[in-house]
Amino acid sequence: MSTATPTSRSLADAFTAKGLRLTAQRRVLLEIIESATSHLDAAGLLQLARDRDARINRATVYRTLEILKKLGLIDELDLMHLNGEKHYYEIRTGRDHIHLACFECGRIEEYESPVFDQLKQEIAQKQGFSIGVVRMEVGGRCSICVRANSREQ
Amino acid sequence: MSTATPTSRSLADAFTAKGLRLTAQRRVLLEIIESATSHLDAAGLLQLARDRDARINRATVYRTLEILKKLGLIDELDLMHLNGEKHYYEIRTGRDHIHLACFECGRIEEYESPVFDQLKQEIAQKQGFSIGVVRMEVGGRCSICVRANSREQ
DNA sequence: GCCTTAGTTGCGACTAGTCGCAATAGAGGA
DNA sequence: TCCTCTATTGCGACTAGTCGCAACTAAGGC
Repeated sequence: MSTATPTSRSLADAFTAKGLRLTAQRRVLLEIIESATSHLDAAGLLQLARDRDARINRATVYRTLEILKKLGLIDELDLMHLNGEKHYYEIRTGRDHIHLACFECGRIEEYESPVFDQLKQEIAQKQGFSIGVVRMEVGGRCSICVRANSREQ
Repeated sequence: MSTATPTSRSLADAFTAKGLRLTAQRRVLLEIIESATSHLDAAGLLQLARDRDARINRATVYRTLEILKKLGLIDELDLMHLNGEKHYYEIRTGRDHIHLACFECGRIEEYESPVFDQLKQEIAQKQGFSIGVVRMEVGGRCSICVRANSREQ
């Protein structure tokens, strides 16, 4: 959920463009991240990587994620700690979005809005803050659970 | 950084009002949290609590913070992991605010805005989401560091 | 195709936070 | 004031994430 849009076609391209080495481990990790359809956590990423190739260490997964964060190619999410302390990751594609986490059913919704864009612009202008990353998460009850509850009594 | 404003005068009052026991450990922790002037982390809170009273365990600190979060009396912050993975806590006072974390100097700024309030309202209305907690954090460079850098070359 | 070398990896030990369980101690009633 | 009962605590073991260091290997030069 952050500000610039990546310019390179693939994550691997971005790595080599920055003079970073494309090791076997990184190649696997980057492919998995690129093809992921849902929010990945580090443990899941490690598992998928090991399924595909063998020798890869937990620390390498974390270090690779760290680099991708710093390059602004992925965003790190807490998802309001719905499933404990762990973090989730998603590729930074187009526009920043807000994550809405339902404490009742666990659903995660993504939300984008011109007002959100306006808010970021305001922070940059009024506060003189040069924005690198934005993370906005909301916890509560999704529309489905709200409706279900009001029907209940 | 969240939505409802607490109604009770002190955290201890809120505990008893909810039928929660006021143990010696909780009394100490709540007092420290109430009188804190800066963002506290769990380890700092534990240390301060042990300085004041003796027997208090790490787990109790985390459990007490958990309760306060659930009651909406404190907010949990990451501060963009400026100092590693740990969390910070602040009493929920008036209006929700955004935390701006400078990656260069480590300064934390707090920012509030009608646009932020409007955004939350929009999420509730358009998405039908019942908001419990909102966390918005921005990482980048503060105005001071931006100015310093532009002057540099 | 081989050498060199600096970036990267795995390992193991560490910090932050969570959880189950038995022991303890608030708080309300007698 | 004492008793009871259940919420709460401490403990120890666990998960998630980080870090220093020695071993390894990608990538560029010959």
